[in-house]
Amino acid sequence: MAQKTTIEDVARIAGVSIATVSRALGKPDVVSRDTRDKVTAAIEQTGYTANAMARNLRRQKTRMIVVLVPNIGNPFFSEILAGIEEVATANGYNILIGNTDNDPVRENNFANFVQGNQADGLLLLNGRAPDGNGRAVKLPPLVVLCERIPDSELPTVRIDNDLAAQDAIRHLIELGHRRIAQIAGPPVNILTVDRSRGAARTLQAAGLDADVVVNGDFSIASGAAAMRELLRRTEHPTAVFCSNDEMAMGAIQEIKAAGLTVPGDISVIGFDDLTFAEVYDPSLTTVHQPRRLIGETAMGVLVDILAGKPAPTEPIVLGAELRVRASTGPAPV
Amino acid sequence: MAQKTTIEDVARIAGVSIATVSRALGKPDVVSRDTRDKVTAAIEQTGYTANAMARNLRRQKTRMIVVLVPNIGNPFFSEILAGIEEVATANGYNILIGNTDNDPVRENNFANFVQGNQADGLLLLNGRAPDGNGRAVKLPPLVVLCERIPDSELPTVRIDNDLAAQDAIRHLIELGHRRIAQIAGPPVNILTVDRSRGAARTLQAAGLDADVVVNGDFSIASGAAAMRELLRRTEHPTAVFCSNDEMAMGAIQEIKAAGLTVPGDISVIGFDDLTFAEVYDPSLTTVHQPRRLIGETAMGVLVDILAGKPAPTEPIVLGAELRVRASTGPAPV
DNA sequence: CTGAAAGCGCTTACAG
DNA sequence: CTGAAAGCGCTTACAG
Repeated sequence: MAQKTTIEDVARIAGVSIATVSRALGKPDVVSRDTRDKVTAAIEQTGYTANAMARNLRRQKTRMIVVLVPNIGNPFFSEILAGIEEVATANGYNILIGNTDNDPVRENNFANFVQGNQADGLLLLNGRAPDGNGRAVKLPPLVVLCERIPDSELPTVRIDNDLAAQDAIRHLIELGHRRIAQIAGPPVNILTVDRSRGAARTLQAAGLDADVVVNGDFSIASGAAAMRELLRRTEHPTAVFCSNDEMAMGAIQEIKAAGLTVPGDISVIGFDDLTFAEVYDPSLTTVHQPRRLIGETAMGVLVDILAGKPAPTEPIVLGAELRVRASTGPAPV
Repeated sequence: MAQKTTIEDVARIAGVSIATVSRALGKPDVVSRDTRDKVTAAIEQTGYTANAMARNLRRQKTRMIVVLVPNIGNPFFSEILAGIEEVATANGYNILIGNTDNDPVRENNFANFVQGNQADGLLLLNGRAPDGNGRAVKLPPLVVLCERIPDSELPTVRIDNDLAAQDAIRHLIELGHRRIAQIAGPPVNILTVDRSRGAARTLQAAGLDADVVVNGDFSIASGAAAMRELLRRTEHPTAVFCSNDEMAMGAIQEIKAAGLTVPGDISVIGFDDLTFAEVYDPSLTTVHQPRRLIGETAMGVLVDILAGKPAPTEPIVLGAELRVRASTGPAPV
């Protein structure tokens, strides 16, 4: 790679000091028209671009945001990321995406980016605040998305999972279902805990059995496996509430494989409203999460915090709504 | 935020020079055991993390890679990104994802990151090399993924789209289909050009009409619209080759809506093999792109280039294979 | 094995 | 309006 042009080169060619070049770039109105033209010409000639590292080191900030995602291969995150990215760019920030695989070590490595002044703030999609690998850490400016970190007061943007689950169950009850099962996520997952709690409460309020729960791991395959287990029971449920869309698709696959129909024999509800939920066959009744908006909002909050505004003390709860489509129908008689 | 700990603080507490602290961190074996312990203790006490910007400025590199993606909301990219990320991390690089929305201005902004020494290299998923907004640029170390940039010799990792399309069409012909249509992408898109060319050539070789092509924009909706148009013709095709999975799903949706069946009346082939292709109903026959491998390979090539090895002069072509599933079947009699 | 010093490429008070 | 100089926090020859 050819030697990079520095501010020094530009200054020499323009016949001015480096301070003047810097000013011509940063606050042009402070520089005389004549000088400015010389500098512009020199920049043009050399193709100079300021070294951002040097600038940042001097300015003590980076305009960079680290986004921690447990699994970037999961389509649930991509639209949230797009929302984050949009607001970030609009405010002159760039985003750095860190794939953590739920590995605390990797999470801390990325968080160190912020500690190491490589980034100004953190966006957490992984449901866990960095703990400094056991070493004490002062948390950098951050916002938590989607997840809820218990016993913390970190700024948070999310939906009300409990409430959304209640809506879903109510929909099934209104359709006449009495035997309603759940395919939930891993029991340690706070999202699933909230969703199951909301579902259970609504079932109990209606005098129905709330204990038919099989746990999966959010994957399509685990949804299928869970459904298989439910079908083994002599009196299988007539409706299933799944903690995400992938598991719902796996469940539907399995129901069809068993020679039953959706929603004729069994109704299925998902959660998230992925892009593919609507084109699935049957198109999936599911809880719509405003994913893009979640990303936009969270990034907006972080921008405010970085601008010195006080962080919101209450979680920002965005609306989620049940999208009724073709995978749910009246309970079979 | 409290004042950050610097190397100076650590040095003072440990009672050594900053040079020694730096060495204790970077090449511990050069430092005496005794001194090393003192430094370690001071670091422990202060929670010191080196300022990466200062280090990078000094070292003149960043260990950061910029990945340009046209649309991060598209699930096609997420698995490629996961592959990139994995190899990057394994080699001590971090990745910065830039969402370009196919906007050349944004592409150049991100590319400037590399010019501005904020990143060491570039990974291009957007099918276009930065042009410096008209200003001359010397391209940074980069690798092109999936796409093919005509008239350039940039290092490239991709599949053979032409060949893959041939396989797909051959599969349909073997099933007895004679009226085979294409739902292609935007005519300017090089991917679609290659795929259409391969398809057309195979059709012609079999003495079939290769001119039944409707263009979409890779979205589900455009696939549906294209299919609607094909169905309007009195003699609609018995098989459709789509340039990606989303359009294939849109097409299938439309076929079902018209009261026809897949593959009973019309067979449909997609391209890419997204995660959801397999659970779609009918599960989609499609061309499998080894997306994770593409990401891993490209990042590997970039690591080599950054390590000073010569860039590959020939494109690296990875195998794509037709996954025959339930959306294709014998031509109706 | 260790320290003093130069220098990475900028920005920004401070003088003039 | 402009320049000389300090300094951001490191790393790394160079001496000792």
